[in-house]
Amino acid sequence: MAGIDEVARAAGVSISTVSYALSGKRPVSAETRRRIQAAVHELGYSPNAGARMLAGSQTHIFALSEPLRADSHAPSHMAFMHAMTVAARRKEYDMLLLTDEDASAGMKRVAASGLVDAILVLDVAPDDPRVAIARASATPTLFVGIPNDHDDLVCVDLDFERAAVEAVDRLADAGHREIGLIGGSRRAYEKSNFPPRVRAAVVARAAERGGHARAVASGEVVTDRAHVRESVREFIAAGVTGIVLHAPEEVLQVVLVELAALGKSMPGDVSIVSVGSSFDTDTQPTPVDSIPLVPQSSCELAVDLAIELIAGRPVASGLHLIPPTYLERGSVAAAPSA
Amino acid sequence: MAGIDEVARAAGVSISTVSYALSGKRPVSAETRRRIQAAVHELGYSPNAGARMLAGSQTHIFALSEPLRADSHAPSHMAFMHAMTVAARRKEYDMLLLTDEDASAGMKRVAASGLVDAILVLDVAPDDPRVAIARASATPTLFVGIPNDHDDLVCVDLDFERAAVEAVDRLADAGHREIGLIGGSRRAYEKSNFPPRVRAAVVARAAERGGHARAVASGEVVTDRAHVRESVREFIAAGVTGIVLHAPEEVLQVVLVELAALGKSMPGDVSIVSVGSSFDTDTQPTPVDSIPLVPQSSCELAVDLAIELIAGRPVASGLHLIPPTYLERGSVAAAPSA
DNA sequence: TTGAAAGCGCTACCAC
DNA sequence: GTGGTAGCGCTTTCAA
Repeated sequence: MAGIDEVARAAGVSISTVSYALSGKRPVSAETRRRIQAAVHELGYSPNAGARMLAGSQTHIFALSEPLRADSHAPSHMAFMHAMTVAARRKEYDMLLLTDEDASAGMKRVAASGLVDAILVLDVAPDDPRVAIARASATPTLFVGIPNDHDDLVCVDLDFERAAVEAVDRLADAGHREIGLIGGSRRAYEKSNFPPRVRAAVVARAAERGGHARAVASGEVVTDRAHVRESVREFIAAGVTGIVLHAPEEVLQVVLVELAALGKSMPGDVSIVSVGSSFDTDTQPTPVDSIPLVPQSSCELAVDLAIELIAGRPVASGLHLIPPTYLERGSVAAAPSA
Repeated sequence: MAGIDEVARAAGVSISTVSYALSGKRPVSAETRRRIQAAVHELGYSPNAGARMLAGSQTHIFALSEPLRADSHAPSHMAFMHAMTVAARRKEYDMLLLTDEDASAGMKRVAASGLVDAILVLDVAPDDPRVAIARASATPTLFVGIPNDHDDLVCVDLDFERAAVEAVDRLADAGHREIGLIGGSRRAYEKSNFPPRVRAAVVARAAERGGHARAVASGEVVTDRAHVRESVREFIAAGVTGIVLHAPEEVLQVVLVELAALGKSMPGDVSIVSVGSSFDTDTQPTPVDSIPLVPQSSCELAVDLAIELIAGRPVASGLHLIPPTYLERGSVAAAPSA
């Protein structure tokens, strides 16, 4: 709890020199800096957060808005929160958690009190009420996910449409013509903008590649196993040989089990590609080709953009899409010549 | 971004009166308070966080230390983080997330910079390194969970031993003599102090009640289904009619499935009580009697104690155990007369 | 390359 | 019941 004045005295310099030596905002002679750093270390000095905020008008804190819905997928959320917090710490930022039932109230509060330098918004819905708050607020706000009306917002996300195209292309390249898409729960289709876009992209690309795609959601809830199993049976009956999966890990397991039950091998009879999976398709019991949704990528980009905004540097508003990466895991093979 | 001076001017009073009206630390006439509140509302005033910290030496921020281990149970963690953040907000506190790889570094940092008023420690291990930091720090620190050496710390947790005794008593009261305990993963037994204590309590109480208990962990990992199923078969073979479960939801499902596979009904043939479950045993497909671990209870108590410590009021160090609550759901019946 | 000093926007003491 | 004002510990001009 030593103050900057004590450091200055110990180093035999003025307070301002200590401040500049630490912030690097003014050149300081090597010798002076050395003495100051020694004093800082000696006294265990750490600048007072409140004073820094007040004088510098920078808090070095981000707010993380994460409205925990009941039907949220906890592991994915944890992964994003963690990745975001780690990305922030790398840039010397701390993370304040905003989980108000009313997320908007929290955002207003931290913005109005100058508690945070920027707000990072996770789990964005198409008609997210936080969009309005962001527009009305002077505090830089960054969306990880894409609301419907986003032209003047800064949004980060995986380029799901390119990912969908890439997935279809891989299957088509291997000779698959009849393609099936298993999406997330029906609620996921309402909660986010991307499931419908992935579906549209898969269908369109399959047609472009001279094939045909049929798409289904994975049921009312993520764990609607019966619905998933039925979809798989219908796919097989219809001659589908390539499956694109855009759903959580649990659904993949059900698909694999049902294929096995039908006596179908992977990738001998059926090829599978997982798109936008936030789980590790590598450590799965059965590895599957995937175009993963990597929390670190989105979060690091979001943090970088937030820092640009805070510094007053120009940032293009609109979508900042992360190019998909295809991971081969051996679940795609040539279509059976049937 | 209006300041306190603008509020004072708008209300026609001095800034000190505004400050006192808002903090309540000095009586203010009803009429004056009314005018001030109107002005606050009008201007959308929210006191500047940095200024408040600096002048008042209270930050109104808690730190939440949550080292996300790879094997952590995401839903439970989310539940605790959420409950803690909600409990804090109820007391006008914000929550800062500490997820540094080195948890101790984060705690030191926020304590040294005066960023937070108190630190709340979750997911406490028996030999938790954060204990040493807490001892060396002047910042009030509260543990949710019990480290080995805790005499001079303030710790909050469910009274697992009483819960274990209560569970056995319920089974014994219903005539069950042979009792089986299915614990969490083997790692859980190393990571926390309570699994072994629950085990000891169950075994001891079963003996006191003239019965006998056998205990097993649920395998290397939480999802070791094969191990759980085998344990259930062994229990049945050994004449167990009452099962105490101290494990996550997934394990309960496996137990129920295996009992059904063995042709055993619940509660006709086998009675079950879940202890320390953080999931909702009520909305399960099959409801089960339980003595739940309610995150809200622990978190609200932790926040209340933290506020006492911040205010400089005396708080007993050592354990603050939450009395268990038994929820009847019809999974316990009279032991078969066999 | 360095120092002196003016605030940042509050809280809380002292006075009335 | 209310007002004036001295700091809180920094950052950042302005001067040297």
